[in-house]
Amino acid sequence: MRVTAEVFAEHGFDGATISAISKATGVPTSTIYYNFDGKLEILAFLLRAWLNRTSVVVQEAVAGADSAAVRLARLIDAHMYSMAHDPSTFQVLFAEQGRIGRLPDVSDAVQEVFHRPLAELLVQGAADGSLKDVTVETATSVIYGAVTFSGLRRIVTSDGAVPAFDPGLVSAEVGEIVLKGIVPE
Amino acid sequence: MRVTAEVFAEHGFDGATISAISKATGVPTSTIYYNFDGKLEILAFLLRAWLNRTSVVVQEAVAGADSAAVRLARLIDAHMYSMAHDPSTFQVLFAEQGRIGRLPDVSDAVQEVFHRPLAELLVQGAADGSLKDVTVETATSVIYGAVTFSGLRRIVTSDGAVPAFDPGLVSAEVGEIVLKGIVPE
Amino acid sequence: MRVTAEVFAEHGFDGATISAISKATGVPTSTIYYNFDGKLEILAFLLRAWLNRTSVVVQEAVAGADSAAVRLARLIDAHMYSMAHDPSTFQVLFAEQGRIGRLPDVSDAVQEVFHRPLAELLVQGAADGSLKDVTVETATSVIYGAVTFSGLRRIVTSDGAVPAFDPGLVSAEVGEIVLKGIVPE
Amino acid sequence: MRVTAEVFAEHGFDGATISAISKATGVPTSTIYYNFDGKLEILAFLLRAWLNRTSVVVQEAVAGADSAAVRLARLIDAHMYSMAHDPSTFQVLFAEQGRIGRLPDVSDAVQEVFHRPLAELLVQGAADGSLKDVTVETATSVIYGAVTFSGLRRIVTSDGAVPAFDPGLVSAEVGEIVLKGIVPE
DNA sequence: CATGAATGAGCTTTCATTCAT
DNA sequence: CATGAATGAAAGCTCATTCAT
Repeated sequence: MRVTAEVFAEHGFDGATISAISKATGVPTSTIYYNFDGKLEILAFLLRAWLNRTSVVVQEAVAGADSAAVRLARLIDAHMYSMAHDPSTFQVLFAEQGRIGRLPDVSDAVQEVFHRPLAELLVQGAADGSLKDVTVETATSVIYGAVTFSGLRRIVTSDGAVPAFDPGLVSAEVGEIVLKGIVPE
Repeated sequence: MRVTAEVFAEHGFDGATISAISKATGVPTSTIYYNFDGKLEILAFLLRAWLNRTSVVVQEAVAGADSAAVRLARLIDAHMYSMAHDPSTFQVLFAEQGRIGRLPDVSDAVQEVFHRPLAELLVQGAADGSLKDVTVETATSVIYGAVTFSGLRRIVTSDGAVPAFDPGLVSAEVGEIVLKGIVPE
Repeated sequence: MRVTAEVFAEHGFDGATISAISKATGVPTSTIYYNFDGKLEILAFLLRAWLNRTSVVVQEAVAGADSAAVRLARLIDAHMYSMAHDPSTFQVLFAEQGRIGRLPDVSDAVQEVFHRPLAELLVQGAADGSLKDVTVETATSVIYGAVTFSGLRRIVTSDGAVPAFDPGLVSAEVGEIVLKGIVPE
Repeated sequence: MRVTAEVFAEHGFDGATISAISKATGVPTSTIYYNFDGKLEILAFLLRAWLNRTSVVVQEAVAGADSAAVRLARLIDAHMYSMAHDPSTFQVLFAEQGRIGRLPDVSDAVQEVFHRPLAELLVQGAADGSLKDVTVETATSVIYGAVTFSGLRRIVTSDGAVPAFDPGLVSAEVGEIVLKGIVPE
């Protein structure tokens, strides 16, 4: 149901009418309602699936015996990769943050997938000396924001085009800045 | 018309009905339509006003003879201050990026207010040696994303509470990370 | 809004679609919704108006210094007259008893208009000797049922025909039976 | 299929969805449609069965060599007993009179079971002198209305409660009033 | 200049009914 | 013989917008 994600991404949750989804997918609205308990559940289903897939990738990235700094770079790469892989769904996840607050399980999954691994890495980095001892909350926002935004801009810009963008390249640049800053030593 | 911004921020553009705005402001819907050419124009008016105000603050921040790095720190502070000062409008600006694309003047103003000053500073920093010679597009996204997200999270978290958050404190932390990174030298 | 009552009477509450009412009255559905807070409120409005009108007639009938038996005959006549005068609304009142239970003010008005005057008359009749000392609850049901049914059958039978039926004639016959029974003395 | 009658009684014909019946009975909707030719046929089946059962009871009541007055008292008792015995189905029969008009066989059966025996008894009573020579049509309505209403009120009031009400007691009271009136001799 | 009243268009959702298996 | 899956049709309701006053 990738095209459903696209409809949501293009029009937003409210703007995405069921009949638009119906037209885009070829599935009658009544069949949609036969399978989902309302519009919100369609959104929830989409996001849950994406979060499950992403969770796996992220967990692989942060695992291992490497220093926290190295694993942080891998995490950034995993984020970027997930965004690039299914841009529409990520856009929706991002745009509908308000509504997601009212879907406890999705909300929890977002914490689990994005914020907790980042926070843990920051704590571990302070312990193993590979990262500075920064305010975790701020640093989490900074990194998540930096990655998300860099990716999002590429996604929106490359509006449906096939190659979209190379997540590896972008994440390398983002990682470089986040880890080492932009002031020369 | 701050309460209008709040209605838009709370419900999103589609979710914010004219009659909700009417109820919140006490102005009858027909009077709203007497003053604005449709719902989209209300949004545009709101954003234009905010962007005008913000434009001034930003221009002051990037002016002066200091090094690009110093002025970048000031720019970050100015962004954060603007967000904190009128959180609802910023939320709307942020959430309705898609729709704003179809309002050329607002879209241009966003470029002018946020992205151009940032990009210029990066170029100047590479020239005066106070900043590394990074890919401008990526760095712009990274910085804008880092600042925006850090602020946004505080705004959403402090949901209407009086003190909201101290923009100076947060922007200092964000600036530190963005400029110097989180890996110890 | 007599034609609205007719639509309700003919199709029942559920069967009477808003668009049928719209078509029958020439008022667009959105205008109906501008004036009423939903389908149930339309019904409630109709019934309230009818009950108000009927209340006056009934109160006149039971007033006066005559014996309870005489006033009971007048009450029966008043009931019958009210039914004949606006048959559609009475049919609706009758058919939608279940739903009316959930409209407390209408429900109370029905008690007030129909059942209380009857019960009072029965008690007074036992006191002044003009009526037997029967179980009030049963007698109330019997009389109300007898009158209602006799009228309703005529209404339904004379389905829209102009003369409908002569309420005075029918109520006289009904009164005769209820008061004196059908067994010869 | 008593629970089906309950669903119809509780929600009315339109309000009773097939899926509600399905849920209440445990029979899948498609199986219901395999056995019945549509929703109306389910109703018809229910009512036919009830009318068949009631027909027997009524015929026993009016048979015999007793005077018409005595047999009328027995008929009233039989009506009341039938109502009390399967209150839900009677409620449906009563509430859906309009729709039943469009089911000729059910409509005829109602005439046969309720109105014809009553009318015959009234004629016979006039002949054997045990009943007054009243207008048959009115008297039929009065008696049917009195019995039905007295029973219905108890049914609705005793909303699912186990003992419901004692039909013999109520029918005795109703019979007393109908036969001898409420004015003392 | 301001607004109460009105409405066309369209949305989410439900439901009786069908049909391949 | 029975049913899970599917759907066409339509219902109640909302909302941006207009306009006579």
